[in-house]
Amino acid sequence: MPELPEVEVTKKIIKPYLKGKIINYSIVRNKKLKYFVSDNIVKINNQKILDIKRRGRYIIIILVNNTIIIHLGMTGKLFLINKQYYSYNKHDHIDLIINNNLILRYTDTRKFGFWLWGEKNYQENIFLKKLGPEPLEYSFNNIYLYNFTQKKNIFIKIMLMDNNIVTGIGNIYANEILFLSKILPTRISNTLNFEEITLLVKNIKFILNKSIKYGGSSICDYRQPNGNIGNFYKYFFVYGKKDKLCKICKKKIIKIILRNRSTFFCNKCQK
DNA sequence: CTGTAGACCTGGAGGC
DNA sequence: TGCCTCCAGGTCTACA
Repeated sequence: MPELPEVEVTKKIIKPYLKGKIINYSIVRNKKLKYFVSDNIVKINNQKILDIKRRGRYIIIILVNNTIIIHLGMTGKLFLINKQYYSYNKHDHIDLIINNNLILRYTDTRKFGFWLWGEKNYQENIFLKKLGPEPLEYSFNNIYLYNFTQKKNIFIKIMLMDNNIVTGIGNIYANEILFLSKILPTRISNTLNFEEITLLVKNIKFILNKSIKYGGSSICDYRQPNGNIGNFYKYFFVYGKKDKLCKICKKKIIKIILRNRSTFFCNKCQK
C-alpha cells in the first residue's frame, strides 16, 4: 500500500477538486472491506466537504458534522473520474458523486482498506488516537526517537514501522531509509548512538519529502488519483533488489525476512 | 507486558 | 495452456 508519501500525494491531488463541493450521494457496491462500510456512508446525501486532511496513512474527508476516515490498506486507491464516462470494474467498491459531475472512486483489489464514519473531532477516533507523531513534523525529532530506542531492544526496522512510535513509514521506506543511514535493519534499537539516530531522523524526513516531490512510488499497482504513476521507485537503492549490485559498493543486495516482511540491505554499506 | 505467526483477500509471476 | 506455490505499499488478533 501506499505509505505516507503515496497517501499525501493522493490527498494533495484530490483536495482542490473536493474542498467546498457537495457529495450528492454514494454508490457502495461492496460493503465488505476490512471493516463493514457504515450505513451512514451508504446513505450519504447532499453533504458539504469542508476540507480533506491526512493523518498517518489515513485520509479524512471533513463534513459539516461528521468525517469520513479512509485507510487504503495494501491496494486501495482513490481516483477522480468524470461522471460522463461512467462505468466500473470488479474492484471499484465505492463512488462518491460530487456536484453531480465528478466521482471520487475507491478501488481496492485485496479489500484490506476501510471507510469509517467518524465524529467531527476525528483526532479522537480510536484508530487515529493511538498513532505516533507525524514524521515530517517537528515533534518527531532525534531526541524523541532516541528515547524510544533506548527503552526498547527490538530491531530498528521494526521500530520505524511501528505506527505507535512514528506513523506512516512502511516496508519500502523503512528499507530505503536504513540504507541511506548506513544502519542494518537488524541492529537492536538500544545499540544505536545519538549520532546515528540524528542521521536516521534526518533521512526519514529527507526520503519521505523527496518521494512526495516525485509523486510517490509506483510499484505493482499504486497510481496517483489522476492516473499518473509516481516516479520515486526509480530512486530505490535496496527495496526489491535482491542479488542486484549495490549502487554504492557493488556488493550484492541481501534479502531476509523480518517479522514476515521482506527486508533488503547491503551488508557492506550498512553497519 | 512482549514478541511473533497467522489472518484477512486477490492477482500476477515464475516453475514445472 | 494449466496447475501450483510464492509474493505483495498494512495491521489486527490470537497465542506463547
